[in-house]
Amino acid sequence: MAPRTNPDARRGQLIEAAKKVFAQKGVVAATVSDITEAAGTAKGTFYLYFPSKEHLIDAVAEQMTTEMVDAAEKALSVTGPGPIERLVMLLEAMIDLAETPTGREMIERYHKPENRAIHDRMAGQIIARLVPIVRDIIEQGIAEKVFTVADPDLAALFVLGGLHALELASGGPSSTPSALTRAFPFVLRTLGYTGDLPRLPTKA
Amino acid sequence: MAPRTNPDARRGQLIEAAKKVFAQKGVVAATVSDITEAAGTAKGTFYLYFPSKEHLIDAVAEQMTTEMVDAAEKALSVTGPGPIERLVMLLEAMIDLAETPTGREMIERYHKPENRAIHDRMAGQIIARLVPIVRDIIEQGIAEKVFTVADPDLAALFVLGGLHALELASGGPSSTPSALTRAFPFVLRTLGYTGDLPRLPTKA
Amino acid sequence: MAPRTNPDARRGQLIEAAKKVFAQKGVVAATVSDITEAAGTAKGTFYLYFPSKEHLIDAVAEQMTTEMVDAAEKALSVTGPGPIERLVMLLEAMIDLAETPTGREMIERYHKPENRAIHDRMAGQIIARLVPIVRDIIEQGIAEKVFTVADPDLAALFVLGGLHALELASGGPSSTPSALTRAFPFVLRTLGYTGDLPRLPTKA
Amino acid sequence: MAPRTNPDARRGQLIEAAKKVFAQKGVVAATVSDITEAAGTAKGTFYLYFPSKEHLIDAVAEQMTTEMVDAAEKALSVTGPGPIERLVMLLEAMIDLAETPTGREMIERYHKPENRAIHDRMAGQIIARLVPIVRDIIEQGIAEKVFTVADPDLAALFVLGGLHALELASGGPSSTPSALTRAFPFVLRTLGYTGDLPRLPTKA
DNA sequence: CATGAATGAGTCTTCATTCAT
DNA sequence: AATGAATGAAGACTCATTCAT
Repeated sequence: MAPRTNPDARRGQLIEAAKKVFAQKGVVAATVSDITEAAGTAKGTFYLYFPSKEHLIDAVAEQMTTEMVDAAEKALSVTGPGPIERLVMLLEAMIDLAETPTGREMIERYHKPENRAIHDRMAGQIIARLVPIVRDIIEQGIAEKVFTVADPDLAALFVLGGLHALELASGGPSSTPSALTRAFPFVLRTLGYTGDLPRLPTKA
Repeated sequence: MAPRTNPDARRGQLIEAAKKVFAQKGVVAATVSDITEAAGTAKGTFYLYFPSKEHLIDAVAEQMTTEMVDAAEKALSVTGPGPIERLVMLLEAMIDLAETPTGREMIERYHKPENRAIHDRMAGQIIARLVPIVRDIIEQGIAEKVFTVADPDLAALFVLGGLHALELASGGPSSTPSALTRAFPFVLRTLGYTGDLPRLPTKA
Repeated sequence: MAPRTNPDARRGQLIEAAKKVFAQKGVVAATVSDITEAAGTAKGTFYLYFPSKEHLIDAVAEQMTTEMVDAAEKALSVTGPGPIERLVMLLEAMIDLAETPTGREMIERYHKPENRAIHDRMAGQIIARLVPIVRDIIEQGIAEKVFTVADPDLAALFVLGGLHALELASGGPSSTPSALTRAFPFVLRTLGYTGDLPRLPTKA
Repeated sequence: MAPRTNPDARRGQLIEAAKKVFAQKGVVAATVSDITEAAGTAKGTFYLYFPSKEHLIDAVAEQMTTEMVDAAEKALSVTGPGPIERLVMLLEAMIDLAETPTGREMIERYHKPENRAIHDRMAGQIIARLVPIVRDIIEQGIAEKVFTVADPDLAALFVLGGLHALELASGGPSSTPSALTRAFPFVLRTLGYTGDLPRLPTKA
């Protein structure tokens, strides 16, 4: 029997293993055996932590969104850059997630009609956590006189909602990055920005 | 028995059906039954035209590369645009392919070590067909005095080889578009271009 | 590959094998492997004829009810015995089914709340086929002056409905035979019989 | 840790829980988890009291036979009824057991060839405990001049052995009650009874 | 004594592939 | 050529059993 790892750690262990295997073989082709093997546990153990492979996939998705939001938060907490640069950083963080192999499969998965509910729930969580960040950026922009916005909170919600809608409308992950990129001018205009367009994240 | 379609058409029929099903369910999740059903043939018929599902996947990949090259050729045959624009168009055509859902799965698939052989063969075919096109562009550039190249054919091969290497080095489809985009300045420099960088295809 | 048995026969082959295995190991303990092995087919073949083990169980149940009704019909078609005797024969046929090992497990199975729908459907079929038989018996009884009934058809339905209700109320297969037996006097009284109670089917 | 129930009571607690679960889900479908949950203990605790699920089943069987014999003893100890009535009561007690859902599954179980040994052992125990009871009845019958038997003890053994044989010969639990019922006249004849047949336990 | 996390053999089910028709 | 019934390897999931705490 295994050394009875910290009861809490096991779950993360399996998720981590899953992310590796997913990236390697794809979400569909990855077997539960592959994952438990990579995690160093028995197959049965898997079902102590997840009721099904489907749930594991959801957990990975959730973990990835959390990671993304965390990364975004961390990047943005750096003082120094102006609001435009921070917005670009935010966009880049979002795109980064969408460009991970697993990330793309996830998006594709959640774009299928039968998973709409989950998609919306995930998006909801992301937006909820991003709103304060965006509001913060907007407030900085107002202070620096580059943005003109009456209600920063409302504007943040509006902007994120708009991006979400764009993402939803896009036919799948392939167009997600470009949709986000193309939406950037709209975002700036929404915030009352009148200067030149910044260098877009050409990386994606 | 089926209406005995043109013996040659059957194959294409199956490939076409496969592309649809692949786009919808993913390459792994698509079953041979799905495909034959979509093609309107019996399951057994499939194996008259393809020795295995794996071979079908290869055929689809090949067909897609052909399509891409054809599209590129057609786009580039239009007279009018200058050599830089035509190069951008070429890059865009390549990226377009990489951004198709199936296209990405294909690339991902062929990036796995065990499929290296096929990948190289495919890339070889693409390069072989692209060389004349690129040489043509280079020659146009030379005529218009924007490029300075001694051996256009060699330059074409070198440039495509460089792009291929970059694509190979990238860890998967997610980074493929960006790799291509980032390589563009190198391409121009290789051809002796000294002007400003053109607007990159921000779409991807 | 197998000699491609008559496409229709395969299903019956599997049902027959299932009945044997069910009787031997019980419905739950019987594995699909057991059944296909007994039927002499591959495991996969099973799923060409039944979408799931659950459906096979239903099919066996249906086949058994049909068998029972057929047996009852045949037995009752014999001329000679009076109506009371024929009623007893009918009861015996019903009890016979309930007393088969598989029969009892089936009843038990369909007595569980989640299978109520199937139970009712099965019972409905049985009743539908039994009504004409019972009506026939009743009409004979009327002719022989042992029964006094205005509407034989209605009486048949009523009697069978009553038996069904009793069976339903019983907590499971164990009490089914006894419930049927105890209900017999009620049946006779319903039909206006005033003579002595006949020898009950002591067999069960 | 549990409130540390009386160390001895735990076993009975588990057996009792098992009987409930067995009656509800069947012996095969019942899981050890179901049982420990119903008993309010941890899964591991189960194996402190039983080496395997198989042994638990045996224990339940044994407990049930004991219950039956106890019930029979108690019923028969009541003074008043004549020997015939008491014999009927005995038969009824035996049938009652056989008609319990779990009872039938148990019988079915022990009728399978591989469990013959256990079956014989159980039957032996039952017979051993029943012999004195039956002898008692026989002696009462002799005193009341309804039976004519030289060696009551031998007759009791013979009679129970005969019933056992009949039960064994029957193909499973379904025919057990009827076998017992049909054997009753033999029993009476064995004991030298010449009167009318008593009302049989029509209940089963 | 008691616990419940861990294990892996075994079950149902799917699907790529074969082959008699 | 075309068909689709038959096959069996492989995958998701269950559960009796073990053992570190």
